[in-house]
Amino acid sequence: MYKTSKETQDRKDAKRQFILDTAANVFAKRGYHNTAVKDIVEEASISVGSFYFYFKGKEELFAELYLTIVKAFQDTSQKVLDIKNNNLIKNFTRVITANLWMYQSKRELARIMLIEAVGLNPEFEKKRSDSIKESCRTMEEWFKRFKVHNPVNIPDERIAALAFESSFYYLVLDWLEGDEVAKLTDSSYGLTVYNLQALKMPFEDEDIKMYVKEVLDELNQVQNL
Amino acid sequence: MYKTSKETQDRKDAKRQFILDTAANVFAKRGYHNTAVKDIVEEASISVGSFYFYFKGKEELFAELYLTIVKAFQDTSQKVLDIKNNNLIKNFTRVITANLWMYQSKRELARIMLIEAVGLNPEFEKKRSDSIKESCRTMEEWFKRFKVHNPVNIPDERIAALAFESSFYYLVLDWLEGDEVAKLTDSSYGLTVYNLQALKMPFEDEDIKMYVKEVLDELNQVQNL
Amino acid sequence: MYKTSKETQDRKDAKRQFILDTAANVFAKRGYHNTAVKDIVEEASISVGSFYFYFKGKEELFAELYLTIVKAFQDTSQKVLDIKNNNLIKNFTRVITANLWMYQSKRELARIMLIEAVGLNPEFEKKRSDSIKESCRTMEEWFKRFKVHNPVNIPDERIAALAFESSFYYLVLDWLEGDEVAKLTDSSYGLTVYNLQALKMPFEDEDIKMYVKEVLDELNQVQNL
Amino acid sequence: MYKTSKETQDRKDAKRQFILDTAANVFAKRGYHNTAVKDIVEEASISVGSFYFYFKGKEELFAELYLTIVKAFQDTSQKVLDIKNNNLIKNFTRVITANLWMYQSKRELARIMLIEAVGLNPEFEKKRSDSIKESCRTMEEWFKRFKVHNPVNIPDERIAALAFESSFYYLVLDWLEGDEVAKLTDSSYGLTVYNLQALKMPFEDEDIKMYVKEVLDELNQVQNL
DNA sequence: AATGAATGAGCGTTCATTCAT
DNA sequence: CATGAATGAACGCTCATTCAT
Repeated sequence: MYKTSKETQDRKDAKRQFILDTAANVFAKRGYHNTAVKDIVEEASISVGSFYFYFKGKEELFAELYLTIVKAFQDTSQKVLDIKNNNLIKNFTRVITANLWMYQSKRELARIMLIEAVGLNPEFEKKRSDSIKESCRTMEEWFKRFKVHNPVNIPDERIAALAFESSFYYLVLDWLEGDEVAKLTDSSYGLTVYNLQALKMPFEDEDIKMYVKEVLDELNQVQNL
Repeated sequence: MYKTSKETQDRKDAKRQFILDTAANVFAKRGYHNTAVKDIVEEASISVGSFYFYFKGKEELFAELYLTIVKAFQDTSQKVLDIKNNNLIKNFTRVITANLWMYQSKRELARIMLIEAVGLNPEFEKKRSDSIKESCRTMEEWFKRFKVHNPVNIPDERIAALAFESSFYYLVLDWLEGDEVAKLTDSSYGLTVYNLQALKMPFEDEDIKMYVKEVLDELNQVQNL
Repeated sequence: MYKTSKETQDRKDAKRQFILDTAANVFAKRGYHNTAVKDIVEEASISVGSFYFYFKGKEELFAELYLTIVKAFQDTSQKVLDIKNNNLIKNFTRVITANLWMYQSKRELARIMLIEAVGLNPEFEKKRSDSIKESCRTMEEWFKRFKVHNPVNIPDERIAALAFESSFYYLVLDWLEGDEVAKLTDSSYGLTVYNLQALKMPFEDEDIKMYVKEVLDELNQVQNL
Repeated sequence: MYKTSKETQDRKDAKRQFILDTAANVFAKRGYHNTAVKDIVEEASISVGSFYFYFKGKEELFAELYLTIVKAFQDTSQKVLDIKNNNLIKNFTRVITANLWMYQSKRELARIMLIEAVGLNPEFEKKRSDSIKESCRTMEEWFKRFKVHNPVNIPDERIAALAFESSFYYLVLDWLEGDEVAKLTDSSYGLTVYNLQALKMPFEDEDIKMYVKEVLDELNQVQNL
């Protein structure tokens, strides 16, 4: 019981997290299949034994990493939702912008989520598919609620949700290929307009621009704390 | 020159193609990294030596497979364009539908293109990125020409092209996960409407449905020949 | 019987020899182990089947090649011996010079004999050892005959023969490493003096130089025919 | 740093050395190309993984082995030089004898150095050529210094050095072919006389025999410690 | 005689994982 | 808790040889 003191536990947690972070960097740089456990432990300056003390194996660590990333994206989306003020256009814009901002501020994680996590093996594809489906289901609900009080035109909410969620894909891929300093959030307005129009939601250009600016300011502030 | 007769060459070509097809199936079923050359040759009932007689190696075969798939999609898109009749709405609908139809009729190839080909290694990512970029560039040109004579609203053609091209992604992914008999082309109308609206192109529901039906009939007829 | 006409047989022999020559070049350039049968047949513009029609296999061909080379060296040595004129110093000089000349004019064969044929496998080492032993035995006989009528000092003819025969080795190796135009025969005088002195045979510098010149003239003349 | 203790390091070094020794035996018995890594690890009763933990690969291990052998020969030559007593004849005899003694007491290494290391590949040939050249250069210097104060006759020191160094070759090769109990050092007197006479250095038979006996006694004593 | 497609044993090497210390 | 030596299944690939045509 001595050894499981809170202090010790904290140290363990910190080391675990450190390994996760290091692994994320290595995976992003070298790719999942080209990364050996040895690469990770060397980068983290720990022993293979330690690695296997904290994690069941390479695949398990990656799975945890992936789920953490997905959760971070979902959490950020949730956080930026202005629920009190039931402004759909505003919230829609905020979510899109927040997502782009996340990709931008966690470049390696974006790479892992969109590239390295794809096609690993059937079991992992299941995990990935589930997380995608969950996002789409959430959006589908949104769209259905949209319809009730708004003059939108969505023949099939499921298709719309799938199309909407994947509309980020090539945009982020393209950005990952390019210069690191390029601002992905600069595409926020364009992407928002594309998707708002796709739903036939009426909006004012100026509003969108304002919403984008607002949420970016908030996010950057939080980050700087 | 005994063996270089046309007949022999034809048999060689056929065998090569057979190996390619077999490999496609195995890759689709087991994934690129989980597929050993041994798996392919066993499935094709040939020897390892034969495999290496026809292909430089596993990676080269996969690359050829990938490029063939990409080309098949591009060719189909081109083929369904009704150039004489300069009806934008119609052509747009036809291209979307043809793409879905292709994914549907070449399920394994779809899986390879969208899942197995992702995150293989930097060189291959370059190939993949290039093929994506080319599709997007073509679409970007379309969008720019749209603007000239049509009441569309596209603040940024590049973003629109990227969003449009990727809008297929989750839809096909979702379909790949499900039952094989499910018809992906049933989503054609929904996806077309989503993207047409995204560009603010005015259209009639009935026209879209008709265009979808037309092109599907054409494609299925060609296939049955 | 038609087909085994002399003409046909000649054509077969010529082709066989052509393959042997081609193989010698390839072996010399790429080394025995780094040369595949495919390399030889490509260089010779024949098919693998033909190769195996004329030769039992790669190893057999190489063995034949090796024995041919050894025989060529022995024959040349025999040919330059001036038997009528029983001048030991002269004949000794002529043999040494002729050997160097052979290495020089058949550079690839030298490489094969001294480098590529070494350490292939136990059976081949036996062949090689036998050919070396034969040369040494011949020389041993010479030395024994020397002793009878000459004021030489050879405590052990076997050792002397082995030392004499191997005295060429590093010299040729060094030459093989260097420029192709360098003349190996320029070392003839030096090597002859070394070995004559080693046997304590009295000689005149000028005679040696003359003998070297003579035999080189003869050899070069024969070659030019 | 548990495992980095001196004791552990010593065990690692010992195992590494054990693998090297085992590999030397296997290479000597089966030849380089006919030896698979599997053969070595089986003989050493270790796993393939262990082999690759201690060595980069088969080729690297062999190169290390070769360089170690070459160094051992050079070191022994150096060690037997009686520098204080500037007796050329004595030192010359001691070096020749020490070399033969080395070949004799390290039979497998001799085989590796003279047979298995030959014709492996161009890079390795460079290594081998370099080590030979170094030995020859050393001997060339000796010969040049000989000339200053001695009545020797060496028209070309380079040729003499090459001839001298290679004079061991067939002698050792012949011994390697024969019975293991045969004494190679019995040829020391004969070989020394051959080379001393080749340089026209005046000497007394009895001195040579004494020098040979002396150095062999020394070497055998050291070995028995 | 000539061809070259077909074979498959065998190779060197990697790396996720274990476990004695 | 930490270490890193040890394991061995599995991989992609080569190439001497065969044989139906």
